[in-house]
Amino acid sequence: MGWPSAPPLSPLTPRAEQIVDTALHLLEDSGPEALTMRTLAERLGIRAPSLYKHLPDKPALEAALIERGLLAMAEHLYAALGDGEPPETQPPRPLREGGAVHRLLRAYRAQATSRPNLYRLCTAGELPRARLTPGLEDWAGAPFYHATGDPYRAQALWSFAHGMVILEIDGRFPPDSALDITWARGAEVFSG
Amino acid sequence: MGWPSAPPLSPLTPRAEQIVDTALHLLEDSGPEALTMRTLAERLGIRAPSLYKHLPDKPALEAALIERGLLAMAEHLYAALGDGEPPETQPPRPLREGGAVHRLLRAYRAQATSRPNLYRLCTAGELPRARLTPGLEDWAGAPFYHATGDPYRAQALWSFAHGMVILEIDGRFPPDSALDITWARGAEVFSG
DNA sequence: AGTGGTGGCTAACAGCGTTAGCTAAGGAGT
DNA sequence: ACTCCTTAGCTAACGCTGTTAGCCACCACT
Repeated sequence: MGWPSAPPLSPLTPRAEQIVDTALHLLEDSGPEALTMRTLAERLGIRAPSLYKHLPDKPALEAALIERGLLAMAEHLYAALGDGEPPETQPPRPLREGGAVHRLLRAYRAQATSRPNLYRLCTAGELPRARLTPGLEDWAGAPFYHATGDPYRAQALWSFAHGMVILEIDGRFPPDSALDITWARGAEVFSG
Repeated sequence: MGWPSAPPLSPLTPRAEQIVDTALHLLEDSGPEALTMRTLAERLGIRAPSLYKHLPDKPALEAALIERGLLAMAEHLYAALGDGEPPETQPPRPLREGGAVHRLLRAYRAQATSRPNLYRLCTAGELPRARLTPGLEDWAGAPFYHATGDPYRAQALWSFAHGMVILEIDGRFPPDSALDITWARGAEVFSG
């Protein structure tokens, strides 16, 4: 019963975990340009080189942040699809699952905009796959498949959702845009 | 007759134009991390500080690149919609203009993937609106409105297209994805 | 009583964007 | 022809970034 559970994240030492946590707050509070080894260390009360006793380099720190971002997003999406809902019991699913698409999109938007800097970090540029927990990426993408029942529609829906979110976060839409309506149009279109 | 013409880009001195041109090639050939004031200067046979005689700073250089990217993309999109086609003669347009959506998406994808680094630069992060030619952004976005006839569908379609392109460029889809099919699904969905 | 690992530290390096200040070349004006 | 100003290059340097080397104090274990 229920959705597949997340693959366990690559384990970190308690101190490393604490560093990643602080980095998470630093990123969300002060933006990506503030996520600097020196200011991160300062917020921890130590000097920058000491960070390298716990993490190999900055990309490793970012990978850890990305893992946490993907995990949080996916958990949010699975919850939105319904907590105890069966994943594979309806084989190809007869489409027309309008409600699921709406709920999925609402959850995606809410989670992304609640931590925009983390979302941007998770999705900007090439994914450091080699540094990520195997299976995490697939597991985090699966809700889109469960909501559409078709891999192509799932990818298309994900693209729409990501495009909307990143353009909204980056302020690329005209300032007076009624984005709620645009989201609703997209949901309708993909529910048909 | 025909589409509205592009607003004229902010004029640059011939030498600045040459620098921007070189930067364009450097970016596309060697990626964004190679677009450095020092290596750009080196490719021009001068030293980095000399660049500041022609451009105020690096964001100004990037803004000039973005202007060129937006211009090229928009011209490509207008061409795909049909060269002499009237823009405003069909008022709200009765939807169901399937062919236009397909052509628009094909052109968008082709242009973006033909210069992926420029596309990324044009769309990553917040747009430096203050540095851009006024009207350019609206003009470049109008083809989506012309293809859908509705501002909300236009924004949704743009989001889908941008999401697809940026995820494709960044290699975020599983490596064996049949993206042609996903694009086609999206086009169908937005043509209905 | 050592002894090794852990987790701090300072000093330093290379590369980044950028500024200050100097200088050689070229054109304009008297 | 001589001066003068602008143009467009230069070197040196600053503050920032990530990162490495090497040193030292502490703490657990034998």
